[in-house]
Amino acid sequence: MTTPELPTQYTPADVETRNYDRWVSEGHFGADPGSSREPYSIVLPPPNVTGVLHIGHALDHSIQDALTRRARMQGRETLWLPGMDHAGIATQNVVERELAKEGLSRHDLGREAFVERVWRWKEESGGRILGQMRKLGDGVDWSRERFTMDTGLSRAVQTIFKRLFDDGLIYRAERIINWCPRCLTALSDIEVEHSEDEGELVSIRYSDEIVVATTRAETMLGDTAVAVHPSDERYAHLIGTTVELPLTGRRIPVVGDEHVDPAFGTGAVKVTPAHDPNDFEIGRRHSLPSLTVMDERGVITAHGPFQGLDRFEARPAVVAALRAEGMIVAEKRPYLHSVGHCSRCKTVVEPRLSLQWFVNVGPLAKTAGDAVRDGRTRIHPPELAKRYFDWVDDMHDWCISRQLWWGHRIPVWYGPDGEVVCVGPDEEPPAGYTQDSDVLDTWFSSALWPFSTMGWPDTTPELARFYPTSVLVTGYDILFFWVARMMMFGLYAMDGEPPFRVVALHGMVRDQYGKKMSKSFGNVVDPLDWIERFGADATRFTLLRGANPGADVAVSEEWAAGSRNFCNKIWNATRFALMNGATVGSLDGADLTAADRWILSRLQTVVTAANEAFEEFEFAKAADMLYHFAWDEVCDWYLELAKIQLGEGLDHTRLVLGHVFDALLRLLHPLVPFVTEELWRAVTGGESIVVAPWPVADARYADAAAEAEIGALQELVTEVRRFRSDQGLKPGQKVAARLGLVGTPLAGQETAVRALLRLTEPAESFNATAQLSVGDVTVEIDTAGAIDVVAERKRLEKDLAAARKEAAQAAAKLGNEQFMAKAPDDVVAKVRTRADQASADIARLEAQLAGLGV
RNA sequence: GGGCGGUUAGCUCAGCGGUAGAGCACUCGCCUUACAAGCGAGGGGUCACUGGUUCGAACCCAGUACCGCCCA
Repeated sequence: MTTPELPTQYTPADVETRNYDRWVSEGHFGADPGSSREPYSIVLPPPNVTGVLHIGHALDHSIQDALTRRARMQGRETLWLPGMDHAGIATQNVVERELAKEGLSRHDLGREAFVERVWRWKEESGGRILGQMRKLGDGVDWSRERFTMDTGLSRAVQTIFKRLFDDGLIYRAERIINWCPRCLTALSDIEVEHSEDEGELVSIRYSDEIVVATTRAETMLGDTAVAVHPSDERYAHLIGTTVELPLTGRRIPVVGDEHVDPAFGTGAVKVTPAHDPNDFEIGRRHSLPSLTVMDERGVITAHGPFQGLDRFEARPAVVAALRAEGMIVAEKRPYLHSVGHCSRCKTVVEPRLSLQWFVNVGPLAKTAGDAVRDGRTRIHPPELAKRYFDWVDDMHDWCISRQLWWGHRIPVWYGPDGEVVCVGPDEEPPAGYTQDSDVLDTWFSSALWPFSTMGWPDTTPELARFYPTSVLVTGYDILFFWVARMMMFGLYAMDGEPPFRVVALHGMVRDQYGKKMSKSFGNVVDPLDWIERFGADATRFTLLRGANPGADVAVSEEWAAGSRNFCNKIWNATRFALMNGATVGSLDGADLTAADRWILSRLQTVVTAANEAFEEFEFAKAADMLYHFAWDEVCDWYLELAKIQLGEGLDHTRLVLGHVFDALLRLLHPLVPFVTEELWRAVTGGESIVVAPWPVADARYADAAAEAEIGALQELVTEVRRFRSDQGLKPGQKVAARLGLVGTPLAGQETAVRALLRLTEPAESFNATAQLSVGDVTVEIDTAGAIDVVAERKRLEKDLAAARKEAAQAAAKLGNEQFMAKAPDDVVAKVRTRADQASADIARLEAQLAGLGV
């Protein structure tokens, strides 16, 4: 084998794109439903078509890539299916903004032309994230890329809508919904973000005896009652009477309602059924009229002086008018309270009474909860399952209609005489009927993702092979809504088969101080920036190394640099192995040294431990373990020992190097795919590590004796190095020493000890100026001059103090009758050993100190 | 208001009943022919607090304080 010319530094840019393109063109990521291999499948949580790759995606994708790469190496037929959702509101907003620059609104174009324009935008500018995924190294099956607005997926949407409709699980009703006065559409509960905002709390006198408090004073224009608790003694006598609503002159009734909290505020509440969900319920219970006083833009429509004012202008105006009439009892300002905002544009959401379509989630949510309760789907880590149950067991009906143009149009048609017909995918609406103008919530189609992407409603080989998917990987922050919805629809559509066997949750990516990343803080990390500066592997490794199940991941530039250093370390270590002729071949019959047997033993232990970590989604653990094995054991010790062996002409060392690096690179590949591919091909001459077999622990290599021997060697070397360092001996400086290795476990390691410690053979003039002992081994050193007595004394005294403390602790335990009686034998034996060791150390150190003189 | 989680080295986090760990940061010495994106050595912690269980607690239990997240 020719010695490859590898540069002394790993340059990610030189290998990433080249290898990725080859992986794709060689078809390594393609999944074959006809294969007889055991399947492993993941659907990518579809990013938004308007989105770009952020650090949270990078974490989510790195995990999925690690899982699928390992599964593929394990010989499983692996599908990782990519795609995007159409992001109704966000996409429509983007295109509307574009139109606005041309001085146009979507109404100028008309619905059909507008939708066409959105499609054009999607083709030209949408899905930037897909290109960015390639940079990260995502091993997805691009031939199966899907989009929620595709023909096939749209057919799935229409199919399930029809089924739900026919089953009575979809209905249309006039309800209070979350309304965005800017996007001009209904929102579901999960599209509303709550924050603690400063507002005002105004107490208004409605009569001599009744004062109500509100943060939305302008809604009083639409009040149709005052409610009190029926058993509230203060107000009981007023129930059934009426009061005059200030500013309007309207008389409204006082009603008794169980849901009023008598302890909150004055115990009396104003009731605005058309503008508040709780009031709506009160209104229903008491047959109150609903008075809408605002239009869809949040402008007051109620006749009178406030008509035409925006809700936020009307609020102070109403308060001022009330104050002028002496109706204001108290004003608290600022008043912190929870305010809902549109998750897309941050506009304050207005509860609004309107006619919308809903999914009756009751029965669906029940099955979604049961699937986790009975173990068909496992939530990992398990402590997060409670959150899932909390959500699923108390879910409100889901408002699915949106007053948008971009999306799946509701397949319901209305006849001239009020007929309502739901039209299935292959059906024609009756002539003369008109279609509902609303579209469906984007989540409605995303909820079908695990099976619509595989061809549902048709019976396809993909569904047969890859559904249910093996695992869903996503952040705990969307567990309760997106996951729950996929569970509901998957169970419904797929005869009780849940969409995933496991839901593996990760946390959110935070900065190095554990702070949430946000633009206003200026602490946002752009993964593409990191990929460019540190490499995709380093970016991924940084994220995975912090990824403990369900926990947030803190990252910083320093850590990314550390990961880059690690990649570089692997690069150079492999480069060294190659320069020394590392070869992959059979080790049978090789005359392995203790060092060889040690690293092979450690390797098989690490394979087992890494597998356990991967199985439990313990990416941080797997990454950390491999990092330390690679750096501390392979690089720091084995390579140094291998240098010595090679110097001695032990040619089999090349086979051990080949064996170890072949396995190590394969173990690391799911975490750092690019650098490992480049190096593995060089080491093995193989086609691609992507399809190389996953390492299997080989118990034949378990070798406790070798581990003990090399462990003792490490201990001795470290101790002597410490002495050298304390004595100010330069690392490269050769020093004469006499080794007492005979009869110790290190009897065969003299060459290694001398080489690692730069200890030369004692000459005739040898004059030991210091003596060290580690275990049974003694090392006499001639420092060629007076040793630094102060430094040596300090070193010995420190060790002595530690030994004395150790001895005292052990003695205390051994002198404790209760301990001796109740502690298990192995623990007692361990303490006894410690005590013996400590007293031996004390004796030795005291003698050495005495020998130092004063 | 309800629920969940956290509090371990300067920072971020492992450890979850038997001698306190890692990465980064820090100190000292080194261009020792794979790597200065490196090598060697080192310093640094009453494991939030108070009680309890136990021969033994960072770890189990109870309470307190503070922080974070979700829901209302």
